[in-house]
Amino acid sequence: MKIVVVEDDVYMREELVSILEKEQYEVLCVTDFNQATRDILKQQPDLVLLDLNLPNVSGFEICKAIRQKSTVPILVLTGRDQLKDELHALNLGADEYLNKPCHKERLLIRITNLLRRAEDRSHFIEIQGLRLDVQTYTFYSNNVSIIFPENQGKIMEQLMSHYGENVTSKMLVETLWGGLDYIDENALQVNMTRLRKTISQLDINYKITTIRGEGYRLELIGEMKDD
Amino acid sequence: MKIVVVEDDVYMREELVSILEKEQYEVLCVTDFNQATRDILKQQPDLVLLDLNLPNVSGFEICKAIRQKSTVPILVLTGRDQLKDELHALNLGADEYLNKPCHKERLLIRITNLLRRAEDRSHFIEIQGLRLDVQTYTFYSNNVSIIFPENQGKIMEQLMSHYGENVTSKMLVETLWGGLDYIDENALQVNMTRLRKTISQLDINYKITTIRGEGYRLELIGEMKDD
DNA sequence: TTCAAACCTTTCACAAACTGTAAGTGTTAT
DNA sequence: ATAACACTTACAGTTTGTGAAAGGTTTGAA
Repeated sequence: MKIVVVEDDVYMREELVSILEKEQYEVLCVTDFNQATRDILKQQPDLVLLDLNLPNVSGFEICKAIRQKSTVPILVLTGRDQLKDELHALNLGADEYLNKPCHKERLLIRITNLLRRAEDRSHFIEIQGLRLDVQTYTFYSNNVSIIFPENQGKIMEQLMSHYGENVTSKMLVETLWGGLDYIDENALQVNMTRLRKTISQLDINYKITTIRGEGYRLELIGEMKDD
Repeated sequence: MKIVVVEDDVYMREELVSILEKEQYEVLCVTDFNQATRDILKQQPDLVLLDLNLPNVSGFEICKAIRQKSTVPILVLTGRDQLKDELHALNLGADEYLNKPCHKERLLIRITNLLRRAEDRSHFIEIQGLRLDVQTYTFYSNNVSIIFPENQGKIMEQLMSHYGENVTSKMLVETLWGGLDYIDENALQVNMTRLRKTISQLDINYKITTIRGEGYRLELIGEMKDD
């Protein structure tokens, strides 16, 4: 399991690394706090250990930015013991908030719990309000679950995992029929129609938009495309 | 949302009730601590707020007993600020551990988080290591998910939700074919064979045992029946 | 306005999966 | 041994997902 540590104090950081490595975690530290969010996400960690008091940048901002892009568990470990900081962090998507100094065991059991909880979600790809099991193409939203047929599920998987971007028809054809003999792009259109119909019966806020000559994208209803 | 409060100190209890009711929660208090576990579960609460220091009985025992029977979120709120108590409670299945005195907001946000997290699991019925979505009959175990055909899913639902007890053939026939015209009990046997085959391909620790003349039960492999 | 390219929708027939029936085989308790 | 109960397998009917085909609609440039 890979943990990214974001902490400016060298002494504290080394101690954390030592504690975590003793528990067999793979530990990486981020020290360029200006690009912290990017660097953290690039590592694809299983958990983020985040200090709030960083030079120049706000830990809150990092927390918020990570949560917008990922569902990785965030454990905030900080010297600030103000209640309002704690509430703020939790509201921004932190999963756990601990004050320094913190007993080793207390930290470790929280980490264990967060990781276990995250494992329960490892089947899924999630975007706000939507959740898709990519093994079975079971789809969860609004306390309702349905099963997508394989093709619709594969399309949805692409659209969700590239949320915010365009997904080209070429990419989709490749994903659905791989190296198979040539299949008419009409087949994709048929499946797209079917998927749209399935989605429209679900009470959700997203729709599939066509980008003429390009492909498709998943969008929040009401949202405008911007590239 | 229904919250059960387990707290012996009258003053504290009333304050908790007041805080929670102000947030529109439905609050129930358990005051007979000897039967606490039974009473709590009977209420089918959405969350349990548990003190550890109770007269006669151990809060730890209650925590453990609840967790064995249910996945309801347990928030331990206690005056004991010993690290080992905290670790113990969390290991017994508590989801959150807060020390008294505790700010109102701190408590409320933790409750909110626990409830939100629990809602994610509301599709499912769970027993140790197994999880079944009863809407789609998608089944999760060992980081693998598969979809049960409807009949197999319904049988599994009964077996899991009555884990530890026998499920009669009559009950199963009723569940699968309801008030329909008479259907041969052989149909159930066929589906049972199919379910057993499905399960055996899944690397799990459970098997379906026949209780001759009675019905079926789900058992841990290696476990002996005892009634 | 016109027109062609791009995209969408509906229908059809084939294939795969799920189902109950039936018939035959095991198993258990007396 | 035997009768009641439980299990298994094969089979055919039904349902569901699929791509092909054909025709309709939208888009955007001339």
